[in-house]
Amino acid sequence: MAQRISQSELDIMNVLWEKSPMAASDVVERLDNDKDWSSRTVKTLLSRLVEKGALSTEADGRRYLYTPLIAKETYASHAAKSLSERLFGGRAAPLVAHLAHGDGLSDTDIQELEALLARLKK
Amino acid sequence: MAQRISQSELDIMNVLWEKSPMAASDVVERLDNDKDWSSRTVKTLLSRLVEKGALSTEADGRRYLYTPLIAKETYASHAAKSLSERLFGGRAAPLVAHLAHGDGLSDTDIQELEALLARLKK
DNA sequence: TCCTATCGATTACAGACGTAATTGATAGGG
DNA sequence: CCCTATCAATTACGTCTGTAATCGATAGGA
Repeated sequence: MAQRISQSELDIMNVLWEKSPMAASDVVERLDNDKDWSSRTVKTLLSRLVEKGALSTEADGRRYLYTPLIAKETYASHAAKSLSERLFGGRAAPLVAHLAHGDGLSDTDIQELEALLARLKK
Repeated sequence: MAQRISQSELDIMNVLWEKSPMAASDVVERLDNDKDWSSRTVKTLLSRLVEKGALSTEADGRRYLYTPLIAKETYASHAAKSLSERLFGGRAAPLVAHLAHGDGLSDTDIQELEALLARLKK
């Protein structure tokens, strides 16, 4: 059941969360600007994610197309919750406070958060 | 400059963030309820944290007393920001939304957040 | 004074992670 | 029809992490 996804693996997941299914070569190309990885490295990370059950494969000729099996939302919820648990006993407010520190929150963010809170109160 | 702190190491930091300085044996004792670690393991983690520059030591007879060199606030800010960057391009609102999902936010949290936002708006 | 419990230091070791290279199969161009 | 570029599979290898055990020094009790 979806073992831990490492930092580098997460970069791969982000590409596929944006658009999927994708072939390995497309993922490589997509990352070319941001990451200085050889295509071998990307392939390795893809394989590991498949092993971990985070991606599914579908044959397309002699290559594979990759699709996330874990939704970004699911992953984000776990990650956010786990962080707030390990640091603040599960309370969210301190975490947000720390995001705010260091200009983590733009005016837009603040407005979005207010809207979110308003919705949650109902 | 404060390298990366691992999950287990963070458990140690949390103990010392709560109270410091502390001797290794006190940390062991403090963790005894939560963690099933041998005292060796705790000692190893303490040493690694010292190597990493996350803890300082002060001799006390033939043992050491450990004190965090990194404030919990600093660490939390980095961790929260890094998570939101890796997942949402640095925007905080989606992260909070995901905390909310799955009962991550209590009523108290919501109130605290509202207060926080009110302060930020000024 | 001697033994033992304990301290820090050193060493261990398997699995995860970052970052690939090598190998064997094969599709597509010439 | 053969060569080359490309694919997936396998292997590599150093570092980090989790989880300790061993070693040498020593303080404190018998």
